[in-house]
Amino acid sequence: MSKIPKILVVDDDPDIVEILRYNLSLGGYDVKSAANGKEAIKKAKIFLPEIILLDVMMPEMDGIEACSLIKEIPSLVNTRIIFLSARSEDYTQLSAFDAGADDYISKPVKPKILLKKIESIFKRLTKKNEEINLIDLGELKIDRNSYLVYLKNKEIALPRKEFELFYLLASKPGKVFTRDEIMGKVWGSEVVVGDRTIDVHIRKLREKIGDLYFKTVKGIGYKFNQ
Amino acid sequence: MSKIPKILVVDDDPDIVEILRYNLSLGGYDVKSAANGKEAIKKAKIFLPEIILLDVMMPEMDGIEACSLIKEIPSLVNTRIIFLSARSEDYTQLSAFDAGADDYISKPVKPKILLKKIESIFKRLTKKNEEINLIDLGELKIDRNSYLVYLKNKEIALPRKEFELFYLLASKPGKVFTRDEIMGKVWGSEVVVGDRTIDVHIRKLREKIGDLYFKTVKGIGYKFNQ
DNA sequence: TACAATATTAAGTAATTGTTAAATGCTGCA
DNA sequence: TGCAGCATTTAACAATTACTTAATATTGTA
Repeated sequence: MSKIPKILVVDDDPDIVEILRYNLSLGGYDVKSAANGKEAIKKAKIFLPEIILLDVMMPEMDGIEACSLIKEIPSLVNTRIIFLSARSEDYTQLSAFDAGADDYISKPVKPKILLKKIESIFKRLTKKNEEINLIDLGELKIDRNSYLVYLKNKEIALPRKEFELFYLLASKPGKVFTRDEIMGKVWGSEVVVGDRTIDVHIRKLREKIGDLYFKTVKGIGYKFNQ
Repeated sequence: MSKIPKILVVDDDPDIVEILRYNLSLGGYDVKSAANGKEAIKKAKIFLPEIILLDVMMPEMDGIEACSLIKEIPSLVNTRIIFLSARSEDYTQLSAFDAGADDYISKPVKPKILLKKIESIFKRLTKKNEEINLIDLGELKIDRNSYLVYLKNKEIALPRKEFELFYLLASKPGKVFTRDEIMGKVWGSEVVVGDRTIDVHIRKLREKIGDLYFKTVKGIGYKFNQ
């Protein structure tokens, strides 16, 4: 994952939100916030964070319920949830983990501990994705296991060459791949095909995935943009 | 088991059903309910839950009788039944276990205890399935010991090669197995057979199990879809 | 502007998989 | 042992899908 990790902070206390936001921003994360469970779900669907910090006690919808609902959302299956709670009572922790929480931090939150935990979760996430051959770009997921692409919850099946090309480009968002590089990695160095073949495949991807993801760099090659 | 565990709650008291449903849903389970024994059996056949929570005292058909009947249904042999009862009298518990109950909880039900029990049952189930070489996908069960497949209550016998192929694909639903992988694991790496052999076996499986379970990924291989 | 690179289409070609029937292989039992 | 019956493989061909090309249009940039 070569993008800035996103974290959604959910707490009804604006002071706590600010403390967390400050520390996480310093840690290099892209932080957004919500004040209750309902708002959290709405924002999470759009923001697609890798991690959600969720307060247990909140008005409208508590953290446990929000967590359960979030775990149901397909585009957020890989999102980890960390609960925050003033009370470190057994009961709360139990329900939290049952609801699908991935970790638990007691208030008051110590920034150092928080950052350590988050860092370790990201490491685990990255490692897991590499193991299962998944490129996870939030609204776009490319799964080499099933040879499927998920775009905003929509499942898209791609033919082999298109998939390989897409996987290559998306493996390094922003990097320009030369035509030679693409030729070598997707077609193999022995194969000889005409000049327009790559263009046609790019075109198919643009049709299926979206025009603005694929940028032509004239004279050089192509790159994938998130 | 890579799916959401299913639980059927059976009680004639709507309040109790709701309490249980709420707690189990938070626990991440897929919950459905029935108000009496008859309804329970009907729904269980379709829903194919891993666990049934069964009230002992019910109108129409009591829990004990329902339990006995459920235990007779082939597609529900692996379903565990937990009895719920207001009375913790010896007599009731005895008949319950005679009827094939797997556990017993006295009312009022404490959510924490309930969830713990259910969790431990699921753990046991999963472990047992692994031990006895059973892939349990709900409406589809694949039993390596008897070389039998159970599809929606129907028993299907498969010849060795077809069975091995099916077992391999179903061991990782969604994953695409390349032809090489299939060849190596089902036929063995030394064996050399023609190109169309795998196709023919897939075709037989499609005939016997169902077309839509087997997806061709052209240029790569095949995958099993639930 | 001019020209080289890329985009776009549709159509042609190649590659892969599906289907069928028949041939072959295997196993248990009389 | 031989044979019946099922399992497995093969072979030939059909169908499908992926891939490439060719012809033409468009774009970006020196």
